[in-house]
Amino acid sequence: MDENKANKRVGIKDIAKEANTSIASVSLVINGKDNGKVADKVKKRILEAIKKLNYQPNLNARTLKSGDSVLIGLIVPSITNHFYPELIKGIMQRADELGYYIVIFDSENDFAKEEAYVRTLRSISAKGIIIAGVYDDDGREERMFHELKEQGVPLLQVDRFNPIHQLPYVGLDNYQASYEMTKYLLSIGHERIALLMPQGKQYIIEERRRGYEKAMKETDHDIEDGIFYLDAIHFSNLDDCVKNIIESPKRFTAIYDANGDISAIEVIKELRKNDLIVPDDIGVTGFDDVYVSALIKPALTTIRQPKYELGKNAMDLMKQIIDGNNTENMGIQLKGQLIARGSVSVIL
Amino acid sequence: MDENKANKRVGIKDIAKEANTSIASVSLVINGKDNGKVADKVKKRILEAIKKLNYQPNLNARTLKSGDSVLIGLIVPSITNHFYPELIKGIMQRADELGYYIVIFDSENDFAKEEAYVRTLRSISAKGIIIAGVYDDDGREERMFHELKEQGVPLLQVDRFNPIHQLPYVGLDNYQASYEMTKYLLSIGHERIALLMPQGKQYIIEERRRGYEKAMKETDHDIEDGIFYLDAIHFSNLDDCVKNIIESPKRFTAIYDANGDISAIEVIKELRKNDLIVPDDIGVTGFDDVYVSALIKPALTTIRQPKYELGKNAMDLMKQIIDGNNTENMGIQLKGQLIARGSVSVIL
DNA sequence: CTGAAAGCGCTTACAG
DNA sequence: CTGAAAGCGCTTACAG
Repeated sequence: MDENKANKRVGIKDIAKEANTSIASVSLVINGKDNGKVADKVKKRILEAIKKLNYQPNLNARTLKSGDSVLIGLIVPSITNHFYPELIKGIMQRADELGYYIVIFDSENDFAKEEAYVRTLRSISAKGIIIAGVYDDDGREERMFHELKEQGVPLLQVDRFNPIHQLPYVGLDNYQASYEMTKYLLSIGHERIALLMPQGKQYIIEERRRGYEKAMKETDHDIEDGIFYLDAIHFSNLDDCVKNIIESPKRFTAIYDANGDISAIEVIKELRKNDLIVPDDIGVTGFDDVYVSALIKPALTTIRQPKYELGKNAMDLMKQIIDGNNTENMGIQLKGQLIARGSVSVIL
Repeated sequence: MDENKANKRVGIKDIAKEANTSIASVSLVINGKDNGKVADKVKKRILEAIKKLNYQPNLNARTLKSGDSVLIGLIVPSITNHFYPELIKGIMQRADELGYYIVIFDSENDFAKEEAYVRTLRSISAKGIIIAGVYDDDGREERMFHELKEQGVPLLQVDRFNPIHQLPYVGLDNYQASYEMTKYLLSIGHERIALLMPQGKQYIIEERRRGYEKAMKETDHDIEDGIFYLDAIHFSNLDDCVKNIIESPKRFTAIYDANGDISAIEVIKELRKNDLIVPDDIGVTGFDDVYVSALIKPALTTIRQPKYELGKNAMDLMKQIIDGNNTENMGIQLKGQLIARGSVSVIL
């Protein structure tokens, strides 16, 4: 079976022969590096030959020789997380415009996989790596990031960033968004607000906690025993969290799930199992604003993340890094938007 | 700025020097092609050197020389379509196990883009291409597919297939699934069922129509004027479609939206705008079973597509094609599963 | 302005 | 069993 063997592809050599010139001139023309270096007549012949023979450059050869690749690596923790496809689309579309293409990986929130994929990306000489990191407490990820930086690999954190890494990033202003959500809940009369957080020590999650605390404290509200920690990946302790919240002597009137909308929807389901009605008995708000959030009953009050914009900005910044512009300590934080819907009611 | 310049990477040459042997032996060991050709002692030294110097093979060089790439191209019509992320995950996970990685593209249902991406994939010598094609009426896509086949590029259709292309594919048994959906509706008392279809001439959609017609005809039900065509991408004429259905003298009791669940949800919204209650006044069923389908009220009755399995099977078949096994006319059709929920009620 | 030549890091016959 | 050498398709100084 040699059916899979590609017909001999036309190369720069064939173009040179067809156009009756040297391969050097052909290369120059292809790469637009002929500023008067190639005679117009010759250039025209080359262009015609390229069209005639339907020439496609061999990018492996180009990358091997010049070190320049058109491939950008993208590692996300879970492509089926409703948050990512739109962000990925933003990255892809901008990448396409800039002449780059995306090699995509799903780390499944597993650092070992993330690390292996980074290695793969180095093997294919990817021009840069964009990472939405795993939950990581023990500093291995940070060490890997810095190793990459030292090796001169353009690296960018997206969504899951931490400024402490001293690496460029694109993400949300989680502090501000969370502050606004909490202020909103307070403004419609909720005084005892439970904050549900993913377990682990992600910076962006800590920022959400800080925003909540700021809003609560500056209005003299008690936050003691108000924070609950959820297994954000498998929701394995979600029933316990909900139980602890509804049985708390604090008598919470609202749950702000900083873990995201899908998580908030699961919380609503669990509340129903406990015969509690949302929003009448207790309010629930989320984070992200995914497609389903507006469709469920009651529709979910949440923070909208500009997912597509996040992706677009990420690729733009990656381009800056690749071009060697000074991106030292450069971080972009986009604003979230409060979307008030029906999952939390107004208390007099 | 030469910060982006990678430190000189360690190559096969460095390993040879470190292990005090030739680069040929190193290459043999790396590729597992040393069957007693390399002395155990030497092999051990090579392995140690690889570990010590943290060697990563340059896959561009390997691909250039041997023609073997680890990259598989994947082109989907819309990554934000709720159907695809899980399918992509299936492909990615299986690819990873097989030592391949995915370069992903979103054609945005635009054939010109699809074609450009195929060209890019050829440029990077991708080992194979998996495509969920665009809606395409004029045969350009089919022509491109055959050109690729002639050129010996491993090619596979996923989800959006058409057996007429004589190309391997992995998709759903749409005929059977649609037949079952229609039979189900008939079995619970619906006699006048409107079929909502995407415009265009996709094979898989035609199959859904065939399944519907078979079920209707074999139970002597009228299908005249029962089919409505929707702009499946932008839903631009969805209001008209719904209007035509509810104002039809046929007095339909159910709408089977073969365009998918997201479309069916939009139909439900539109019915509500017309003060019609689902399922009491009219039933609605969908296709795909995405995450949101179970969450809305009423929960959507639909056909579950095994998305992850579709992806996994696709990558498995791609591997067969790459390996040069006989895949002539090989198509895999997985079964859909009827999921009865509350969006259509039982009629006596 | 053009052409011959080196070399990117590999793989793979081939000679010893 | 090992090593020297050609060559994959490019890019890029460099000589003319």
